[in-house]
Amino acid sequence: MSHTLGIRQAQKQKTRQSLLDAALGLLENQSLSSLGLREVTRAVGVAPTAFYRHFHSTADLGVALVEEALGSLHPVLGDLMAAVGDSDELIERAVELIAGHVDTYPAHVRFIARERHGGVQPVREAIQGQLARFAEEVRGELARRPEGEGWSDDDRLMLAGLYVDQMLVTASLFLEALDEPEEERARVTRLASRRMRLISIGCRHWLD
Amino acid sequence: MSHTLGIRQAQKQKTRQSLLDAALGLLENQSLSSLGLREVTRAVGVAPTAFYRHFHSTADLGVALVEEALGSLHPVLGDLMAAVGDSDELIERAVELIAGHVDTYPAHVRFIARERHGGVQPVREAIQGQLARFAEEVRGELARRPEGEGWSDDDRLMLAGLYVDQMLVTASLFLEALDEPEEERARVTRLASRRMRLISIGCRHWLD
DNA sequence: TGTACATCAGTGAACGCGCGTTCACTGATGTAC
DNA sequence: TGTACATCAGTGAACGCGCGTTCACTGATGTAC
Repeated sequence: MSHTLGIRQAQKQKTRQSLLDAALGLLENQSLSSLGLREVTRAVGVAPTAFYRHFHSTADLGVALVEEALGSLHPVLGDLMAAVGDSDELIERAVELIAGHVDTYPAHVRFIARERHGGVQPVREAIQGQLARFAEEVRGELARRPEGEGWSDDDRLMLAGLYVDQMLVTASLFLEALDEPEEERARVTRLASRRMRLISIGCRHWLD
Repeated sequence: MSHTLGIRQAQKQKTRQSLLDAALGLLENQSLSSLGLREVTRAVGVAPTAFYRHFHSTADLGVALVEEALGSLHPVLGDLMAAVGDSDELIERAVELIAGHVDTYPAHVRFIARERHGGVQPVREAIQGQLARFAEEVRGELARRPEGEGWSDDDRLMLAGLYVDQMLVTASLFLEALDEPEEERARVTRLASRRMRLISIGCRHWLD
């Protein structure tokens, strides 16, 4: 028995991934609630019925896209927060990380921003669940840092949620600036950094 | 010549408003990009073709809904910021105002949250435009307040944007808690207040 | 290694249905005299 | 005030089209012996 998939399984995975990729592409100009199953299979070049071998519905596919878009970010976020000490440096790094992520995965970011409050309940719930996990992880990191000394766990979660929301807002800003000239993107970078800095100043004086 | 509309104009307005109301109701469980013209007219009880007497398309109707949802909020926001002096009191009032607004107009708030990053470009742009106006107005109020003394206009706009985004996040939180018990809603109120307070603490020390 | 059977990812025809849009229309309202 | 004509919000039939889902199928891959 080998650890590699059989030919059949491998081909199935490939088709499934093609469906996910095609859907993500089609979602650039519409919401998931208007995405048609036939649209997706047409883009891939398979029969409409093939869709059912992989997903119950487009909502089901959407949940898989949430996992693809956010699942791999947990270690990235952990590394970021664990890495450096100085908070201004952390902010600069975080903003750069977000800008780079939006450049590399614009369609994934757009999907999350769009469907976070979108019309498809299971997808909304999957996103909220992942964001809650991010907030928990940030809270854990905050507990490990000197700045968090003396904070209640509840206040740490409040701050973690604020940071997570701010990261999404920042990602959105970069998304809107994707096709703009470098000058505009630099403006967004400075804006996002100042917003984060203002929040971190608030932290420093929270216990005053 | 009278200032009242003729019978024909009045009836037309009434039908138009019915279309807007019906659309808003249908948008509770879907996004604008999947809203059908026939769906809306069926809900109102008019022929599908009647739709065209009022809107070019559902996207056009969406832009009208943006105006309905956000247009009337400008004076409310101005009154709020002009009214009181103490910043903790202002925060409490703002959170209460948002909670009340979400209670009274849940469908409007959901629509804005959903379509802000939704799949229909003209609607997205209309929302961004209104939010930019809000941010400008908040900046103007900030310039008139003692706390804003010594701030650059650019920093004031940064803070104004942060506040506007935070108001939307807060509205979203209340929306998710709409059907929850009072206890949960109170938790959201406290959470939102602490977030705002943290930001306002950041403001106080921004120029340190 | 070879054979016989089982599995199952993807096919293609068919279905009933609701969609957006067109068009010529109706009849109440508005206007000119 | 009354009449004759214009306007135009809403109608209803018709169209072609793409949708989601069903079903029996095919043929390559997998498995048991």
